[in-house]
Amino acid sequence: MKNSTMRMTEQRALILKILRSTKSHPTADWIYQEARKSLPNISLGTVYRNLRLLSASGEIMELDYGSGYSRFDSNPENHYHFLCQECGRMFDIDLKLFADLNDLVEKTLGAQVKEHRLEFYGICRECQKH
Amino acid sequence: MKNSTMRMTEQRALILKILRSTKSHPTADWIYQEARKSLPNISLGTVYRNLRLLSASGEIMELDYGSGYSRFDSNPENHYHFLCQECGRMFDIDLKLFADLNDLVEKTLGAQVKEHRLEFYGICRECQKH
DNA sequence: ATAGGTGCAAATGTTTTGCTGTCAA
DNA sequence: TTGACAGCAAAACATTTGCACCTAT
Repeated sequence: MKNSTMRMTEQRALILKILRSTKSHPTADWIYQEARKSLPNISLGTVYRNLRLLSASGEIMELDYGSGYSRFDSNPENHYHFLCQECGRMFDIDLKLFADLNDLVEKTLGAQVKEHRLEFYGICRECQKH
Repeated sequence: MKNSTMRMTEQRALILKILRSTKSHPTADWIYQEARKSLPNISLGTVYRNLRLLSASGEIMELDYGSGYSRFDSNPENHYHFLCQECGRMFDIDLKLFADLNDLVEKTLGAQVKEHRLEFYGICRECQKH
Protein backbone atom coordinates (compact mmCIF):
# COMPACT_ATOMS: atom_id res chain seq x y z
CA MET A 1 0.00 0.00 0.00
CA LYS A 2 1.51 3.25 -1.11
CA ASN A 3 0.37 5.52 1.70
CA SER A 4 2.27 4.51 4.81
CA THR A 5 -0.24 6.22 7.10
CA MET A 6 -2.96 3.90 5.87
CA ARG A 7 -3.92 1.35 8.50
CA MET A 8 -4.90 -2.18 7.57
CA THR A 9 -8.18 -2.72 9.33
CA GLU A 10 -10.32 -5.81 9.24
CA GLN A 11 -12.87 -3.99 7.10
CA ARG A 12 -10.33 -2.74 4.58
CA ALA A 13 -8.72 -6.16 4.24
CA LEU A 14 -12.10 -7.76 3.68
CA ILE A 15 -13.09 -5.28 0.99
CA LEU A 16 -9.82 -5.88 -0.82
CA LYS A 17 -10.24 -9.63 -0.55
CA ILE A 18 -13.78 -9.49 -1.92
CA LEU A 19 -12.77 -7.29 -4.81
CA ARG A 20 -9.81 -9.48 -5.69
CA SER A 21 -11.87 -12.63 -5.65
CA THR A 22 -14.22 -11.58 -8.42
CA LYS A 23 -13.95 -10.58 -12.04
CA SER A 24 -17.37 -8.98 -12.04
CA HIS A 25 -16.36 -5.33 -11.63
CA PRO A 26 -18.82 -4.95 -8.77
CA THR A 27 -20.55 -1.86 -7.45
CA ALA A 28 -20.04 -0.47 -3.97
CA ASP A 29 -23.34 -1.87 -2.85
CA TRP A 30 -22.58 -5.38 -4.10
CA ILE A 31 -19.30 -5.29 -2.18
CA TYR A 32 -21.21 -4.08 0.86
CA GLN A 33 -23.66 -6.98 0.65
CA GLU A 34 -20.80 -9.45 0.34
CA ALA A 35 -18.89 -7.87 3.20
CA ARG A 36 -21.88 -8.12 5.52
CA LYS A 37 -21.70 -11.89 5.27
CA SER A 38 -18.41 -11.76 7.18
CA LEU A 39 -18.84 -8.54 9.11
CA PRO A 40 -22.57 -7.99 9.65
CA ASN A 41 -22.04 -4.59 11.24
CA ILE A 42 -19.93 -3.07 8.50
CA SER A 43 -21.50 0.10 7.17
CA LEU A 44 -21.98 1.26 3.61
CA GLY A 45 -20.12 4.44 4.45
CA THR A 46 -17.07 2.42 5.43
CA VAL A 47 -17.21 0.55 2.14
CA TYR A 48 -17.33 3.80 0.20
CA ARG A 49 -14.58 5.38 2.28
CA ASN A 50 -12.30 2.41 1.76
CA LEU A 51 -12.99 2.14 -1.94
CA ARG A 52 -12.12 5.80 -2.32
CA LEU A 53 -8.90 5.43 -0.33
CA LEU A 54 -7.85 2.31 -2.16
CA SER A 55 -8.47 4.02 -5.49
CA ALA A 56 -6.49 7.06 -4.43
CA SER A 57 -3.57 4.91 -3.34
CA GLY A 58 -3.56 3.07 -6.66
CA GLU A 59 -4.45 -0.25 -5.10
CA ILE A 60 -7.63 -0.63 -7.12
CA MET A 61 -9.35 1.20 -9.98
CA GLU A 62 -12.64 3.01 -9.97
CA LEU A 63 -14.68 3.21 -13.15
CA ASP A 64 -16.99 6.01 -12.26
CA TYR A 65 -20.43 6.40 -13.69
CA GLY A 66 -21.88 7.72 -10.50
CA SER A 67 -19.92 10.72 -9.38
CA GLY A 68 -20.48 13.90 -11.27
CA TYR A 69 -23.18 14.75 -13.74
CA SER A 70 -24.02 14.17 -17.35
CA ARG A 71 -22.78 16.45 -20.10
CA PHE A 72 -24.57 17.04 -23.35
CA ASP A 73 -23.31 17.47 -26.88
CA SER A 74 -25.35 18.77 -29.79
CA ASN A 75 -23.31 16.56 -32.09
CA PRO A 76 -24.86 13.09 -31.82
CA GLU A 77 -22.20 11.45 -34.01
CA ASN A 78 -19.64 9.49 -32.08
CA HIS A 79 -16.42 11.41 -31.56
CA TYR A 80 -13.77 11.54 -28.89
CA HIS A 81 -13.32 13.92 -26.00
CA PHE A 82 -10.65 15.33 -23.76
CA LEU A 83 -11.57 16.24 -20.19
CA CYS A 84 -9.42 18.71 -18.26
CA GLN A 85 -9.00 17.51 -14.70
CA GLU A 86 -8.15 21.03 -13.57
CA CYS A 87 -10.91 23.27 -14.94
CA GLY A 88 -13.40 20.57 -15.83
CA ARG A 89 -13.83 21.74 -19.40
CA MET A 90 -14.41 19.20 -22.13
CA PHE A 91 -12.94 19.45 -25.60
CA ASP A 92 -13.71 17.68 -28.84
CA ILE A 93 -10.84 15.77 -30.36
CA ASP A 94 -10.36 15.93 -34.10
CA LEU A 95 -9.46 12.30 -34.62
CA LYS A 96 -11.01 9.88 -37.04
CA LEU A 97 -13.07 7.09 -35.55
CA PHE A 98 -11.50 3.69 -35.00
CA ALA A 99 -14.38 1.90 -36.67
CA ASP A 100 -12.50 -1.39 -36.95
CA LEU A 101 -12.06 -1.54 -33.18
CA ASN A 102 -15.64 -2.66 -32.79
CA ASP A 103 -15.10 -5.59 -35.15
CA LEU A 104 -11.95 -6.57 -33.31
CA VAL A 105 -13.70 -6.68 -29.96
CA GLU A 106 -16.66 -8.46 -31.51
CA LYS A 107 -14.36 -11.29 -32.61
CA THR A 108 -12.39 -11.40 -29.38
CA LEU A 109 -15.43 -11.50 -27.14
CA GLY A 110 -18.07 -13.02 -29.37
CA ALA A 111 -20.27 -10.11 -28.41
CA GLN A 112 -22.29 -7.77 -30.54
CA VAL A 113 -20.53 -4.41 -30.29
CA LYS A 114 -22.66 -1.38 -31.03
CA GLU A 115 -20.36 1.46 -30.17
CA HIS A 116 -17.37 2.54 -28.17
CA ARG A 117 -16.39 5.54 -26.17
CA LEU A 118 -12.89 6.95 -25.94
CA GLU A 119 -11.97 9.69 -23.54
CA PHE A 120 -8.70 11.36 -22.62
CA TYR A 121 -7.88 12.95 -19.30
CA GLY A 122 -5.24 15.44 -18.31
CA ILE A 123 -4.48 19.16 -18.08
CA CYS A 124 -5.60 21.41 -20.91
CA ARG A 125 -3.33 23.94 -22.58
CA GLU A 126 -4.63 26.92 -20.63
CA CYS A 127 -4.42 25.26 -17.23
CA GLN A 128 -0.78 24.34 -17.82
CA LYS A 129 0.15 28.02 -17.76
CA HIS A 130 -0.71 28.31 -14.09
CA MET B 1 -36.56 14.60 -35.23
CA LYS B 2 -36.97 10.86 -35.48
CA ASN B 3 -40.03 10.40 -33.30
CA SER B 4 -43.02 11.87 -35.11
CA THR B 5 -45.09 12.10 -31.95
CA MET B 6 -42.61 14.52 -30.46
CA ARG B 7 -44.00 18.01 -30.22
CA MET B 8 -41.83 21.03 -30.75
CA THR B 9 -42.51 23.18 -27.74
CA GLU B 10 -40.99 26.52 -26.97
CA GLN B 11 -38.98 24.94 -24.18
CA ARG B 12 -37.63 22.13 -26.31
CA ALA B 13 -36.65 24.48 -29.11
CA LEU B 14 -34.85 26.73 -26.66
CA ILE B 15 -32.91 23.87 -25.11
CA LEU B 16 -31.82 22.71 -28.54
CA LYS B 17 -30.81 26.22 -29.54
CA ILE B 18 -28.75 26.70 -26.38
CA LEU B 19 -27.02 23.38 -26.79
CA ARG B 20 -26.23 24.05 -30.46
CA SER B 21 -24.81 27.47 -29.76
CA THR B 22 -22.03 26.24 -27.48
CA LYS B 23 -19.07 23.94 -27.75
CA SER B 24 -18.74 23.61 -24.00
CA HIS B 25 -20.51 20.27 -23.52
CA PRO B 26 -22.66 21.74 -20.79
CA THR B 27 -24.40 20.08 -17.88
CA ALA B 28 -28.17 19.99 -17.47
CA ASP B 29 -27.99 22.65 -14.81
CA TRP B 30 -25.95 25.01 -16.97
CA ILE B 31 -28.50 24.65 -19.75
CA TYR B 32 -31.23 25.30 -17.20
CA GLN B 33 -29.59 28.53 -16.06
CA GLU B 34 -29.20 29.69 -19.65
CA ALA B 35 -32.78 28.78 -20.51
CA ARG B 36 -34.14 30.79 -17.60
CA LYS B 37 -32.79 33.94 -19.20
CA SER B 38 -35.35 33.51 -21.97
CA LEU B 39 -38.03 31.54 -20.15
CA PRO B 40 -37.81 32.41 -16.46
CA ASN B 41 -40.46 29.87 -15.51
CA ILE B 42 -38.89 26.87 -17.16
CA SER B 43 -38.27 24.08 -14.68
CA LEU B 44 -35.25 21.91 -14.20
CA GLY B 45 -37.44 18.86 -14.63
CA THR B 46 -38.42 20.04 -18.08
CA VAL B 47 -34.78 20.49 -19.01
CA TYR B 48 -33.97 16.95 -17.89
CA ARG B 49 -37.03 15.49 -19.62
CA ASN B 50 -36.15 17.19 -22.88
CA LEU B 51 -32.50 16.26 -22.75
CA ARG B 52 -33.48 12.65 -22.22
CA LEU B 53 -35.98 12.70 -25.09
CA LEU B 54 -33.57 14.43 -27.44
CA SER B 55 -30.88 11.88 -26.59
CA ALA B 56 -33.26 9.01 -27.17
CA SER B 57 -34.29 10.37 -30.53
CA GLY B 58 -30.67 10.76 -31.60
CA GLU B 59 -30.89 14.52 -31.85
CA ILE B 60 -28.16 15.08 -29.28
CA MET B 61 -25.68 12.97 -27.35
CA GLU B 62 -25.47 12.42 -23.63
CA LEU B 63 -22.11 11.71 -22.05
CA ASP B 64 -23.23 10.31 -18.78
CA TYR B 65 -21.19 10.50 -15.64
CA GLY B 66 -24.18 10.93 -13.42
CA SER B 67 -26.59 8.11 -14.05
CA GLY B 68 -25.67 4.79 -12.58
CA TYR B 69 -23.02 3.95 -10.07
CA SER B 70 -19.31 3.38 -9.93
CA ARG B 71 -17.77 -0.02 -10.54
CA PHE B 72 -14.55 -1.20 -9.03
CA ASP B 73 -11.73 -3.29 -10.43
CA SER B 74 -8.98 -4.89 -8.40
CA ASN B 75 -6.65 -4.44 -11.36
CA PRO B 76 -5.45 -0.83 -11.19
CA GLU B 77 -3.56 -0.99 -14.50
CA ASN B 78 -5.35 0.69 -17.37
CA HIS B 79 -7.17 -1.78 -19.58
CA TYR B 80 -10.30 -1.72 -21.68
CA HIS B 81 -13.81 -2.88 -20.90
CA PHE B 82 -16.94 -4.10 -22.57
CA LEU B 83 -20.28 -3.32 -20.99
CA CYS B 84 -23.33 -5.40 -21.85
CA GLN B 85 -26.35 -3.16 -22.27
CA GLU B 86 -28.66 -6.09 -21.62
CA CYS B 87 -27.43 -7.73 -18.42
CA GLY B 88 -25.19 -4.92 -17.21
CA ARG B 89 -22.17 -7.14 -16.79
CA MET B 90 -18.73 -5.76 -17.49
CA PHE B 91 -15.95 -7.71 -19.16
CA ASP B 92 -12.24 -7.12 -19.45
CA ILE B 93 -10.93 -6.87 -22.99
CA ASP B 94 -7.64 -8.52 -23.82
CA LEU B 95 -6.27 -5.80 -26.03
CA LYS B 96 -2.92 -4.08 -25.78
CA LEU B 97 -2.97 -0.46 -24.72
CA PHE B 98 -2.83 2.26 -27.36
CA ALA B 99 -0.05 4.09 -25.56
CA ASP B 100 0.75 6.31 -28.52
CA LEU B 101 -2.78 7.70 -28.54
CA ASN B 102 -1.95 9.92 -25.59
CA ASP B 103 0.97 11.47 -27.45
CA LEU B 104 -1.18 12.05 -30.50
CA VAL B 105 -3.82 13.91 -28.54
CA GLU B 106 -1.16 15.80 -26.65
CA LYS B 107 0.19 17.18 -29.93
CA THR B 108 -3.24 17.87 -31.42
CA LEU B 109 -4.57 19.71 -28.39
CA GLY B 110 -1.42 21.02 -26.78
CA ALA B 111 -2.67 19.48 -23.58
CA GLN B 112 -0.92 17.26 -21.10
CA VAL B 113 -2.59 13.88 -21.45
CA LYS B 114 -2.31 11.57 -18.46
CA GLU B 115 -4.52 8.70 -19.43
CA HIS B 116 -7.40 7.57 -21.56
CA ARG B 117 -10.39 5.36 -21.14
CA LEU B 118 -11.84 3.13 -23.83
CA GLU B 119 -15.12 1.32 -23.40
CA PHE B 120 -17.23 -0.78 -25.70
CA TYR B 121 -20.99 -1.21 -25.50
CA GLY B 122 -23.28 -3.84 -26.90
CA ILE B 123 -24.80 -7.23 -26.21
CA CYS B 124 -22.62 -9.93 -24.69
CA ARG B 125 -22.41 -13.44 -26.04
CA GLU B 126 -24.79 -14.93 -23.53
CA CYS B 127 -27.48 -12.29 -23.94
CA GLN B 128 -27.52 -12.80 -27.70
CA LYS B 129 -28.92 -16.28 -27.21
CA HIS B 130 -32.19 -14.92 -25.87
C1' DA C 1 -1.05 7.65 23.35
C1' DT C 2 -3.01 9.04 19.20
C1' DA C 3 -4.00 9.59 14.44
C1' DG C 4 -6.71 7.28 11.54
C1' DG C 5 -10.91 4.31 11.14
C1' DT C 6 -15.67 2.73 12.25
C1' DG C 7 -20.88 2.73 12.54
C1' DC C 8 -24.73 5.34 12.26
C1' DA C 9 -27.69 8.65 10.45
C1' DA C 10 -28.32 12.83 8.25
C1' DA C 11 -26.97 15.56 4.37
C1' DT C 12 -25.71 16.19 -0.43
C1' DG C 13 -26.30 16.70 -5.31
C1' DT C 14 -28.02 15.01 -9.55
C1' DT C 15 -31.74 13.06 -11.77
C1' DT C 16 -36.51 11.15 -11.89
C1' DT C 17 -41.35 11.14 -11.09
C1' DG C 18 -46.40 12.03 -9.64
C1' DC C 19 -49.70 15.26 -10.24
C1' DT C 20 -52.49 18.78 -12.24
C1' DG C 21 -53.11 22.00 -15.54
C1' DT C 22 -51.76 23.52 -20.41
C1' DC C 23 -50.86 23.70 -25.34
C1' DA C 24 -49.14 22.07 -30.08
C1' DA C 25 -50.90 19.50 -33.81
C1' DT D 1 -60.06 17.72 -29.29
C1' DT D 2 -56.53 15.30 -27.05
C1' DG D 3 -52.34 13.17 -25.94
C1' DA D 4 -47.91 14.94 -25.22
C1' DC D 5 -45.78 18.27 -22.37
C1' DA D 6 -45.07 22.00 -18.77
C1' DG D 7 -44.28 23.56 -13.90
C1' DC D 8 -43.86 22.35 -9.30
C1' DA D 9 -42.43 19.80 -5.48
C1' DA D 10 -41.41 15.54 -3.55
C1' DA D 11 -38.98 11.29 -4.16
C1' DA D 12 -35.26 8.49 -5.55
C1' DC D 13 -30.68 7.34 -6.02
C1' DA D 14 -25.74 6.76 -5.23
C1' DT D 15 -22.42 8.88 -2.58
C1' DT D 16 -20.45 11.88 1.13
C1' DT D 17 -20.00 13.68 5.68
C1' DG D 18 -20.43 15.00 10.83
C1' DC D 19 -20.05 13.00 15.05
C1' DA D 20 -18.84 10.18 18.97
C1' DC D 21 -16.59 6.09 19.86
C1' DC D 22 -12.92 2.64 18.76
C1' DT D 23 -8.40 0.46 17.45
C1' DA D 24 -4.09 -0.48 14.81
C1' DT D 25 0.34 1.11 15.21
